Amino acid sequence: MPLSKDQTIEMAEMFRLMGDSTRLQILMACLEGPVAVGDLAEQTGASQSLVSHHLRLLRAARILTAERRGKKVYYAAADDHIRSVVGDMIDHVAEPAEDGED
Amino acid sequence: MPLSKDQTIEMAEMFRLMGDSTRLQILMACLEGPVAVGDLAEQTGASQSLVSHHLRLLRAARILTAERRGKKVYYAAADDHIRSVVGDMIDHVAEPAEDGED
DNA sequence: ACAATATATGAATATGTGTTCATATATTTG
DNA sequence: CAAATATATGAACACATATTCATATATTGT
Repeated sequence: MPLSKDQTIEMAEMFRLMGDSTRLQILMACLEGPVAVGDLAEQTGASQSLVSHHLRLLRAARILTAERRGKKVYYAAADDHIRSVVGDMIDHVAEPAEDGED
Repeated sequence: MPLSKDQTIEMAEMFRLMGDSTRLQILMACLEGPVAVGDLAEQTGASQSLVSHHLRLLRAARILTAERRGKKVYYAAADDHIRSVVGDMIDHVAEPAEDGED
């Protein structure tokens, strides 16, 4: 087995966190650069409270990093692996359906 | 917005499906080549019924493809995007913790 | 047709979780 | 300090879902 049990669980937890559309919208909004919480709420259409709850989870899992500047807190993608994961999935979803399925 | 709302939801659903450790184990076992259901149950330690339930979801989401050969049914990763997504996440998890976090 | 093996399915349940609402904390400005 | 803005947190709930158990379906061999 190339991966430990704990690592597999850790992976699953990260995927699970990306597996909510609100959270994924937040994550994708943070891919290109730091975004403030209020802007995330506006962009996603979710309440400030909900966004904050989700941000806490994403931050705890080290998917996002937080940085305070004055009153605002800016969140950004933690690293390039996260960006790659999301990027590959975008490619997958954007790809037209293939023949011979089912 | 580079991605439609529906596509974002579709992405989230795929991530959610990868976000269960049993399902992720199943998926990872299928990355390198077709594996029969019984072997997946044995490898993951999950019951045959549970594996079958999960396979149905993974197959419905086109994350895995199924092929019957005699009595056995073999499941394999749908395409290279799936493999890349998982691979990037493996890299992320395998990477040592970075400084300056929290 | 029958037995044996392999996989799929349906119901039931216990647990997890996304969301809302109210409220608390932090930061800047008057 | 007080007011205003920005973010975080806790409780409560409605809903989703992972798992188990029993059973059904499919395939091959006798």
